[in-house]
Amino acid sequence: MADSNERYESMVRKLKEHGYKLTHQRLALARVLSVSEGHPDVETIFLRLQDSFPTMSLATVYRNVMLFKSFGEVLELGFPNGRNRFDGNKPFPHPHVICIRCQKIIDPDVGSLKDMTEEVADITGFVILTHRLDFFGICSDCMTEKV
Amino acid sequence: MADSNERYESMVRKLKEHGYKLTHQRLALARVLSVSEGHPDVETIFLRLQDSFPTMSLATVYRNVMLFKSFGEVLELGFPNGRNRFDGNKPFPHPHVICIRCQKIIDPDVGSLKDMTEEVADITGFVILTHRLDFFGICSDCMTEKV
DNA sequence: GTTTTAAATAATAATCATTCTCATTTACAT
DNA sequence: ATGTAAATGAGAATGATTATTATTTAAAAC
Ligand SMILES: [Mn+2]
Ligand SMILES: [Mn+2]
Ligand SMILES: [Zn+2]
Ligand SMILES: [Zn+2]
Repeated sequence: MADSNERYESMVRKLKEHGYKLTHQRLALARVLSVSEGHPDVETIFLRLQDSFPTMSLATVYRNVMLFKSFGEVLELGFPNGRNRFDGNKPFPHPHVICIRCQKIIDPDVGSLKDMTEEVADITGFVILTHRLDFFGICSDCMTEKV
Repeated sequence: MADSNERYESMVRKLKEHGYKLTHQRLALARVLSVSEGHPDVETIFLRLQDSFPTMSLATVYRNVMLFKSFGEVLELGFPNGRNRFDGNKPFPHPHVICIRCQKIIDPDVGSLKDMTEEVADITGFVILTHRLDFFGICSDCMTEKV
């Protein structure tokens, strides 16, 4: 994964560059996102911030995660059911492998989709801006689970 | 695209095989799904059924689209914002190209992901059951649009 | 350091696609 | 034709996300 200090500094830099205030809540969120490894959802992020900010609002987490996303500092993985998940380590499109039992999401080390993206653009006439590739299955932990 | 009569017959066969009643609503829905080409959402399907079934409930559309999905007769494309879309022609995982302006969704003719799926299974230890690949961009119609 | 003020936050209401509930209706086996 | 479990229609409930607004605060100006 990316160096978390680098990621943190990058997020703070973006706040400054765009003229946003460096609130305690934002800096703490940047820290949580930069060290996050398991693609947390807002609830998980919210709970991690509870220690340092017992009065923090869930809306503040939503607002600022989306703010960091608008800077390209976090990747949002939207899901139609269940909560959206966030990747603060690799804030660019990349494949994910999702366990349908325990909801674990990991980043596999596989080749990119550059070739297929170009092929799709050629065939369809679309200007392709981004993509999303998810593999759904059952992780080895869940496979060996009894019951 | 697939032959719509074949698709329709396949859907009706699945209803019979699984012992579900052949209600007028289900048969009409099977017809709409089998001829659908633009990945309609439930609202669109609902409106198309209004002509023949003015009293039909939206819940019935949801219920039975999910029933056909459980038979593997329709592919659901879930979206975290906006409505889910359905493909009754190719009810198996395949790539999609989505226009972020007009929400058009098309099926591009590209090679499969079989190789990458195997690679991911090897690397992660997951048992991969399905996948989802979306390319997001702007279609040529929207690109040439003024304003 | 104090003051000023636009931006940010906390709390909570609103949204909206989807699912659930239940009274009524219907497919279909007998 | 009748009986019965399944299906439908109508509308309430759900739940993640977004919007609203009064209060607080970061940081610029003095
Ligand atoms: Mn990731
Ligand atoms: Mn399709
Ligand atoms: Zn698992
Ligand atoms: Zn378009």
